[in-house]
Amino acid sequence: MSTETAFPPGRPLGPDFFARSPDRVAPDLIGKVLWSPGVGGGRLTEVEAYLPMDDPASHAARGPTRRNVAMYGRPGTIYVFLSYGVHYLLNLVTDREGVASAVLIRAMEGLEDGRAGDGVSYCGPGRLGAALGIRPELSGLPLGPESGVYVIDDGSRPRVGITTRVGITQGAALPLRYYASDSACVTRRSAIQGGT
DNA sequence: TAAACGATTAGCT
DNA sequence: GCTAATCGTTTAT
Repeated sequence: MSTETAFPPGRPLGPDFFARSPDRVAPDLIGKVLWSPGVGGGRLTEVEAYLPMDDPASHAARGPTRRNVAMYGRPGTIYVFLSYGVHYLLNLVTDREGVASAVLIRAMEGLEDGRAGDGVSYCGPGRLGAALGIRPELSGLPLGPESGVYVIDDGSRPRVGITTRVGITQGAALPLRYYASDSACVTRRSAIQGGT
């Protein structure tokens, strides 16, 4: 991961961008630059939406708990949780405050033009979290200076594909995973064509 | 208080 | 393709 500290070109996304339903926000996140000062970043290639209603896979499906409280926060809030006791996964909270929804950030492609990152891709939510130094203390903080995590729109508009989510048992049939069609940095590519 | 369970990944067959 | 690693959260006694 690069130690580049220069802010990448483009417009940092704030609460306005995230103040929509997660299935609307998620496809728009593909191609955006996820970046942290002094750490690096990359272009998002795969995300998943977790809905506020009728989504049994959401951590908030059974109401607020100690863990998922950040999902009820303002749009643009960070939600981090420990997966399998091993990996810290990064989510971005969407929709209005009080409505529990989020987008799981699953993969990013390192930039190769020196603007951010080092050209190395991080495919898979656990790897991505480790690469960005995602910690549980970030949960509940907003994107921006407080968390040191930024999402930047640099005008890139990649073609976006839609398929089913990964690693869940309930709500597994819902098409809520969004990915960059032309990227190799997408997990479980085999699940996309056949569908099983 | 106890037990079960993951929004995963690496390593081995 | 299959499984161990690993630990905080959740759910059940």
